[in-house]
Amino acid sequence: MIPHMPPEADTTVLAETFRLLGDPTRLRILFYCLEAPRSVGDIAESLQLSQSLVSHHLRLLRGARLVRGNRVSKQIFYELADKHVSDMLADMAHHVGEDY
Amino acid sequence: MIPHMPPEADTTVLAETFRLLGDPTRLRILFYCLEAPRSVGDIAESLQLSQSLVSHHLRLLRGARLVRGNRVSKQIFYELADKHVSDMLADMAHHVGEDY
DNA sequence: CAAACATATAAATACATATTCATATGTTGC
DNA sequence: GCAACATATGAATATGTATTTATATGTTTG
Repeated sequence: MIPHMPPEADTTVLAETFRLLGDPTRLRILFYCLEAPRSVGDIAESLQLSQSLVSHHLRLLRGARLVRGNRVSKQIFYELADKHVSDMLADMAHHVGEDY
Repeated sequence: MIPHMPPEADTTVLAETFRLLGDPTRLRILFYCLEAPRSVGDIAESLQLSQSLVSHHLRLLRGARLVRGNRVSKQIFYELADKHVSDMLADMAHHVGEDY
């Protein structure tokens, strides 16, 4: 089965997603939230990042529907938006380090 | 089975790959070469890009071992470097447009 | 409602990078 | 070796964006 090239509009959307995954800081945030929902403060402290920086990145990730946040009293816990996203990240994590 | 967070060095490598996939022009080039090996001139003409721009992008993709080129006389035909890369792109192409 | 806490936003800056234009390198046929 | 073709590279520019600093918004508790 020969794969078809997606139309230009779709490649643009896809590239936008890849672009967001293409920043080391954001990727670390995503992997950290992959294991469990994490509050902004937890992310910042655990990954040694400023609260502001984490919030900025989360906004971008939210905008692309890669993560979603649930408020629990004062804190907001972020997790990957859906199984589609988390599966993809998990796959990537598996592939890292494999020979090719 | 709970996925583990890859160490920071690995996320850096992975982010670098995602970053390269995160440019619309590069992504179009990759999808075009996914169907068949393509010469630089073919890519430039088909995707309406300058020869120089295509060459620049191919250099980056080569550097990350996402594509490889085979010279056939004057032309150089580029294809995805391995099944791992092409599978990932094909998967992504499938997922584009799906609900989530 | 005020104070304390958690998160978000705005502006500024520094840095990265996509694209263009010009030129160089490499390959083939005469 | 020279001309024609195909690809690669270098420098310059313009645009994008990650990070910081400072401040604002929202939430709970007394």
